[in-house]
Amino acid sequence: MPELPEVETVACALAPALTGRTIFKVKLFSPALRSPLDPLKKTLPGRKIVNIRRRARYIIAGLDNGNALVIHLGMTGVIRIEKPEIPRRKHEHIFLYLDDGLVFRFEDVRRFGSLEVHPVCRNGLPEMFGSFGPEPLSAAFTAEYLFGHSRGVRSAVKSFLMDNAVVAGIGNIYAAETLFAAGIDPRRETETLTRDQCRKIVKHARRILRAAIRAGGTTVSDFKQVDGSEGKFTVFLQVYGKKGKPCPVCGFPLELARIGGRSSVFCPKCQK
DNA sequence: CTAACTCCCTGATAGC
DNA sequence: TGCTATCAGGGAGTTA
Repeated sequence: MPELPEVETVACALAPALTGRTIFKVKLFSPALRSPLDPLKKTLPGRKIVNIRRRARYIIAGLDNGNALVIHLGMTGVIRIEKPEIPRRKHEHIFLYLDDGLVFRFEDVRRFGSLEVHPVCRNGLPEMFGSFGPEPLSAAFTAEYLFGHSRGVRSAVKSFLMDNAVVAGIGNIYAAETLFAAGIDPRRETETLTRDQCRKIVKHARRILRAAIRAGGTTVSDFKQVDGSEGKFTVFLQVYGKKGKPCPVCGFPLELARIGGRSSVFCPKCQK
């Protein structure tokens, strides 16, 4: 499933393929994903894509009229830039025809993805991103920031790290991996974190996210890069999806807990 | 205000 | 073999 490194990988691949392109036709094969697709038939034709950015797990294609196409890959979203002659795959929901003869094609088996057009603010981003916390790889994501926001929060630290309003774009995989590396139990009450533990979380989150971006993301079942290849970070995962396997540090069997409705694998010996 | 829950969707897998 | 139940999960929405 795509998280920050996967979305970053896709956005970087899309930038050269889409920047400067004009969308001249929109073809729908489904009425809606998470939200209706029909409005795109009115808002996209004739628009030129001026830039491609990423914020949290969203891809933002800036348009030449002060709007932006905001794309979320959901759980199973795959974007391809291909020739129109290639037959439509079963779960391809929308084609955007480009002025260079290629087609932006969006496939999404579970339909948790979304494509919406929104006006942008002065910072070039739609208003919805105003409530988001800092990017984890930005200078604003510091131990002091995390510690400050953790005071008075009684929910589990894993849910805290996965909250876009706290820090943008960390999902289930990287929250689990970060907390394992930091030696912190994912069920731990957020307000009990020390400054030093916040420092460890920030350090390891940044290290792991950077490594995952270098590897082209993590492929767990569905994720594909724009060129169709799989992410190579999968082999570096320490705990995600490894319930019952020995802890890579101490050998004790990894355990599974459900936190905020999400499965969370951790080592009960190494994470306190 | 926070926190906990529910729902959306389909395919893979387990169990009978 | 074929059925049903369960699980995966981001984010929006609802409830307490």
